[in-house]
Amino acid sequence: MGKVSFKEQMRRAREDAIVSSVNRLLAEKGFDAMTVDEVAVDVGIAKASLYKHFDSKEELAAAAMVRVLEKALEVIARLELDAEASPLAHLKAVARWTMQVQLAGEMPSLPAQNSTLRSALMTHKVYMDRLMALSDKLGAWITAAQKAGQIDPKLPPELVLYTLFARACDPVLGLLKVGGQHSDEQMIEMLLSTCFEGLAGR
Amino acid sequence: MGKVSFKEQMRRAREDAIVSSVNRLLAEKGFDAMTVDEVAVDVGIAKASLYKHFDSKEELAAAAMVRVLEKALEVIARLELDAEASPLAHLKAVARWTMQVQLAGEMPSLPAQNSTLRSALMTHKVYMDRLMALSDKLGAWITAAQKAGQIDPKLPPELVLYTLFARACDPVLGLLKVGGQHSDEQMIEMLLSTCFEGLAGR
DNA sequence: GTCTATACACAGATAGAC
DNA sequence: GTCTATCTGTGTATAGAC
Repeated sequence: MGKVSFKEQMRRAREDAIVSSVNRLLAEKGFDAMTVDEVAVDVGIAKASLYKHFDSKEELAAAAMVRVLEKALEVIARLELDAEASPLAHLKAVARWTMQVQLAGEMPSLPAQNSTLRSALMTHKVYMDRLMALSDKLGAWITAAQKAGQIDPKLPPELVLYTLFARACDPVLGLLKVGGQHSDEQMIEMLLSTCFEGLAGR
Repeated sequence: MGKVSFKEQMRRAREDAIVSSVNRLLAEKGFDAMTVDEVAVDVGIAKASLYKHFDSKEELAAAAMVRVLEKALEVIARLELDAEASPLAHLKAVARWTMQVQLAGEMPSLPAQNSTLRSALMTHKVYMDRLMALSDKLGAWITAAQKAGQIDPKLPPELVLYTLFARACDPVLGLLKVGGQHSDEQMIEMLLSTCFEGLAGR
């Protein structure tokens, strides 16, 4: 705790800039298509310098994923302060936030298919820790919402959790955006509707 | 249409075997992670022989995508014979089929993010033709279902179309499967429910 | 058209000077 | 820690014999 040296502050700022670049490139092209050279150029430092901060490309990606998860946990922490809102309202607010991040081009897509990244993340302590924390928070809201009948009680809670994660990197938003027919807010409201109320509506 | 020579039959069988391997590998690892060497080994021929059939890795992937689209069109053609069923029932049947293909490990994931494959597909005449045909068929059912109030009329038809395409490669199914808690049929029914009736149920 | 062998490019990672 | 220069592996694609 307490103070950090000036050098340490500089190091953190540099690493933050790196993670920001990685985050954006990851959102734009995905892990496989992203190259470490690109990251270096984007950050404005030499590739070798990158490797002084992060041991591998997988570590770079993991750092970006961890940052997104921590931002999500911050969003949740803020929502928890509002004891008035229902669990369902909380879940919708989180989903809305993930879509905003996606529209901003800052949502690194999850490694759905088997890849070197996936196995690297599964053994990444910090990443798994944040992922579990996030799952616990959301899981509590999900079961509460099911008890209140706001979420279909017949659905397994994991299914609801997975669905929310999947909507955070749903390609539908990107497809709608290139169409250019709707405002960001309209698109988000429509996707929230299809996610929670379904295509059939009510 | 006349006979085809024996040689031509052999060529088609060989190409079909290639496309099958590509299709499975594409579903398993995605375009970037799949290597042409793997395909060659899987088919059991030399890599150079592959290139006698297909000019590039992108062409390989396109052939697999085209075949999936054509299978989907066949499914639709069969459904069209049943004039009794509602447009919504037809749409659900197509969605159910895509999920079955996915569970069988035979659904090549769409190139959501910008990649060399995406631009290659956009200029691939046959692929685009089949994609348009499929979109037209589904689009007709979608607007009919909206007119009948079976699909929310407030949703733009493209949104419904994109959502159905996206559910065909939704990672949720894969996540549920590794959980191993449910049968294939149960998982499909649950996903259909969340897709059409939403997480909130009714 | 199938094979073996190879060209070519590029990406991840490192060496070593400053 | 930052840089330039380089190593090394690997993946796409091709040459050329059969």
